[in-house]
Amino acid sequence: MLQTGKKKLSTVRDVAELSLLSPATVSRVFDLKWEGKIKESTREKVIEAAKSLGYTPNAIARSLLTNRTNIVAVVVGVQVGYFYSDVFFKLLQRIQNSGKQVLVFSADPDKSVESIVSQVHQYRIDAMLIMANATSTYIENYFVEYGTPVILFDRVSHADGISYVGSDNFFGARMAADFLIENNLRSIAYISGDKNPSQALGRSECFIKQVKDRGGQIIEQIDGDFTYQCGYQTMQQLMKNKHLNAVFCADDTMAMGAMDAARANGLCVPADISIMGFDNNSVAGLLAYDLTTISHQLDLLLDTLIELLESVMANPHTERILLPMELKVRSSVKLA
Amino acid sequence: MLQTGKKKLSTVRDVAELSLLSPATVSRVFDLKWEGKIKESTREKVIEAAKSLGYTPNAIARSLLTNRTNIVAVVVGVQVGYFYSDVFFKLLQRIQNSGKQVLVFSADPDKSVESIVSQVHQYRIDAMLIMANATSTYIENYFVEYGTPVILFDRVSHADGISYVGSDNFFGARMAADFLIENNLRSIAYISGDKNPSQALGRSECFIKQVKDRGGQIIEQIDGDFTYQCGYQTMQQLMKNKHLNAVFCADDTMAMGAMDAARANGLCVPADISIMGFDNNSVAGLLAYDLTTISHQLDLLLDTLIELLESVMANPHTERILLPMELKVRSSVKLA
DNA sequence: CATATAAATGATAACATTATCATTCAGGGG
DNA sequence: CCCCTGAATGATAATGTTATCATTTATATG
Repeated sequence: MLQTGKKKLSTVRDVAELSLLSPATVSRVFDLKWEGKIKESTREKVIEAAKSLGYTPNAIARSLLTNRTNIVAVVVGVQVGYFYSDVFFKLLQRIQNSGKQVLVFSADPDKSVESIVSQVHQYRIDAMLIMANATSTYIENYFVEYGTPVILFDRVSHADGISYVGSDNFFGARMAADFLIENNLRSIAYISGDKNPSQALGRSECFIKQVKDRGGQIIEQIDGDFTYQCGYQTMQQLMKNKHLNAVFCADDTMAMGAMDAARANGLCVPADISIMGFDNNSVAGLLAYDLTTISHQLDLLLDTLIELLESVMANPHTERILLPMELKVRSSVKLA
Repeated sequence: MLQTGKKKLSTVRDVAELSLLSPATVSRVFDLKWEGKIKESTREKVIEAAKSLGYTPNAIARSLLTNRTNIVAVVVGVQVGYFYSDVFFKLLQRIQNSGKQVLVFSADPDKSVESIVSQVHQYRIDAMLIMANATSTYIENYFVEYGTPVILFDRVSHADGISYVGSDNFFGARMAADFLIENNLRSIAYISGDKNPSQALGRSECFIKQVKDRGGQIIEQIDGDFTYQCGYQTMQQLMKNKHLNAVFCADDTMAMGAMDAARANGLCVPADISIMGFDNNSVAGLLAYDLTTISHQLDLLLDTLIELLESVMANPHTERILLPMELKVRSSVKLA
């Protein structure tokens, strides 16, 4: 709105008047539900009148009556990394292709969760998609109370009414362990991620257990925070240990930092040390890193997410989906 | 909305009834304009009643009457690169901190521009921010007609009513040329970007002219498309030319591709060949690339953009702002 | 051709809020 | 005590659309 310009916005009434039809009929012409149920001749009259008046339906007014805004809220974290950024923009396109709009919210940690909830709720969105790292369960439960579908991306929750789609991190972590061990890399350091996300926790335990089960050794385990700097600095410490064969990082970005630190200290990857990441973000695939990693099946993930979104919006229910991950072998791990 | 859950959404009426006040008063309590003009005792009554009913104002209904949605539309391109992705998420936070919401639209090229305009317009947004690469002037002019402020990010338009904020690409391009020449790199190849964006065109000409003016030589000029693959492949061709000192790319992503191609063919950067980028995206700064580049003053750019947004929303007018860029010296160019 | 049935259109009210104007109320000066 | 002023609150209408029900028009049936 903020309509200070020349043209006055016209309404159904104006179109009705010009086309000598009723507002109701005009409204129906712009309503998908009535597709085909309107005489072609009247349809044309309306369309023509609308065109000449520059009429566009007012979604705001429509929402007030239908109780549907056609808006999906997407909540992202403060620090959106390479992987999530990719996901976000791809998702955006798909959601839009399914005829819905996306209202984005940043889960700024210095804003209270309540204030975000309240902001989101004011717009009476139709569904909520959470891809933020640090989300309290408060935000989720709030929406469940009102029956607004909530879907988590790449994190799990067993709360009633919360659906999620994500990759099977446990499976992925085990796959990483297996791959290292099978290539005779038995002295391993592990840089974990932030402990907040509901998934990452198990990721660590799974990896460590699997390494031990298969006769490997976790020489060191460091708590990281999913940043490049963290990977870099941690690696500088780790390199003092001469027995180290491989470093597994809880995400690619830390792995990139680790790799750069190793190289900066004259080590050769993978000849001197193997480095493995997690996610398969868009940078990991570039030749300068060429990182061996555990990859999400991104397209499948997105397809599934969109399908779930449609389905919970049409008929509220909860669904919990974990998809398998894939080993992406590149050159950062020395093969046996 | 999509309100299928337990709680019934309560309205001003419900709150009014419970607090024994009128709907008008309740409304005013939630309206910033009336701050302080309400007796503290009544304010408390309303707040308490609202809390106990779980009332949240309905922004939809409010917008219908006030003609303000408090929503800013942000249009992004189909392929959002590293730089724009950064910009987007940082912008998102700032817009939100100023109390507005962000509705995102993807300028999908297989959708007609009209269809995007129509979608955006249905929501009667308060302002529009365009950061898409391929935008016809249609979309801009449409909004100008209705008086909805339009701001372009990092592209220019001299159409009336269109404001913009961006970096001075001409200045940046000249700076790049100067830097190369001053370091005795006189045989230069140039990989340009997509010709669509209103800025990039002049960027090329400026760079080429400056190189020539200062006694350098453009050995080859190739039309690129801002992708890593393009940079990579183009570089493979360019390397056949043994006289080449340096390659300047119209953005960092192509430069990264070029660098990887050079290294893949055994060349050493910068000893054998210098490579320079444009933008200073977040990947360019990572050690594996450590790309010398022409950098936007990102924070200043964003601050300016937000300020402009506020100002055109408060009082519609057009402003055109170009900020200087900065040379970011890293290790991908051989110093004299 | 009358009547039943279906298809298309119209009239009215409702959605949740706020702009506008009207009213009430308290307190102060005469 | 009256009148005035200004602050606080209330009543009513309006925003642009669609749900609902009513009506008209067209189509088919006997």
